[in-house]
Amino acid sequence: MTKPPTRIQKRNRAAILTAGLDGFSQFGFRGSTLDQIAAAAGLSKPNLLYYFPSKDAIYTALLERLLETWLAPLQQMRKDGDPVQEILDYARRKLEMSRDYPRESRLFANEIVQGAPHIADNLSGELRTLVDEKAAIVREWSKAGLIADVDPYHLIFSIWALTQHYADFDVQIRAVLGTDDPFVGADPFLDHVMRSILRV
Amino acid sequence: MTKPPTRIQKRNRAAILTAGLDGFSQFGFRGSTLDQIAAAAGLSKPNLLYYFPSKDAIYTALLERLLETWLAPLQQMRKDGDPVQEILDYARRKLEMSRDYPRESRLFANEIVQGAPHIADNLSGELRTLVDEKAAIVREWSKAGLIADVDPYHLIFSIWALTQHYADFDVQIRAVLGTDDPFVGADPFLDHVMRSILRV
DNA sequence: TCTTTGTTTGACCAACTGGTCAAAACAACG
DNA sequence: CGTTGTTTTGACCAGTTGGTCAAACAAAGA
Repeated sequence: MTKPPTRIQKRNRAAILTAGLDGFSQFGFRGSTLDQIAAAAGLSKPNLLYYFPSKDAIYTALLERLLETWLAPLQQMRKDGDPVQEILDYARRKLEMSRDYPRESRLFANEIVQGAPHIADNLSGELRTLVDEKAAIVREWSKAGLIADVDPYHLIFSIWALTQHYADFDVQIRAVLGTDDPFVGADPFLDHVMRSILRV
Repeated sequence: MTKPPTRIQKRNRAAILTAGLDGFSQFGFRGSTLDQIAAAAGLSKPNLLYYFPSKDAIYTALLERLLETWLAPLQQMRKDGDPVQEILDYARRKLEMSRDYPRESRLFANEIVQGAPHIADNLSGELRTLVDEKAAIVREWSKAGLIADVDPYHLIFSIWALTQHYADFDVQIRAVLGTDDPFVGADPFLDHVMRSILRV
């Protein structure tokens, strides 16, 4: 019996989520304030709280939306494809997410570094199930001699690490590289890394 | 003309830094409170402020102490050693730091993810100089055909990513792996990765 | 037009924040 | 013991925080 959202509701909810993503991804949950988020969304604080009941609700809504898109790249990995190509494609999709959604990556990083208080269940539930499933596929590929004999879990971790690093540690990387776009070099390097470690 | 610190000063300063490291590494700068740090250090808040003039001073002291130990593993890389072994050793030292100093790693991660407001100068100064220097060495090794032709900067980034990930994303990794110690598998995997990508 | 529903706001609040201060308690040493 | 310098604390403060509320304001349909 929930009514469909009005035009104004859609616009304001979206503005709040965008402003919240900006804030939370940069300053973390405790480091962001409702005043700041409201201002960035072009609303007064009470007005913001008319659309979301609390600061926590904004944060939770963002995390939920994030988790969907976050697992998608791994879900797309198919056991009946070419092993090396499947893993390479997964790594490339993850790198693209770091390039195109750095705020989401940092939001996730913030949440995990702080002990994942809001999504602990998801990590040991949905995420773990998915990783177990894909790790089994990778293990089969190894056994069949189609790729090198690598630990499938650490292989997946390494893809997370190598790709998310470019979004999460962006300032550090740009400080070292200067003005160059890090992703220009990251893409072929990642390709080389994945091909090398998978080569039988 | 600075007097040597008393026994009590040493003890309390150390306790404050430890408590601050615990807090800041988990909740970030804004997410930690003086009350909480003081309690963890076994002091009252005014007492804590007798040893450090402000919250910022504690945080800055921690970051300075951290940066020293943080750059050390890379500084130890020698151009007259065996190339593969030098890079392998560097990666192993970094992995050990993730295992033995996870709080320091998370403190650093927090600072960088939030845009490195306190250490931006250091990144584009001392760090960049050091990385430039070591990258030049790696490039020489590549040119001499001693290791594969890889981008030296992204090689160093990949070592940062692959090792720090185990400390920074600890909860996620443990959620996926269960009770197993992640470092048992991480060590040989990292060895395999580095050897593979460097092989000519 | 009036009425109903959805939207926005100013004023407000209690809890918490980083930080101050004077005075008290303590330790060290002659 | 007394004196001197160090350490600790309770009381306090101004600013900020997340959140409330009643009332004002707009939209839209009848």
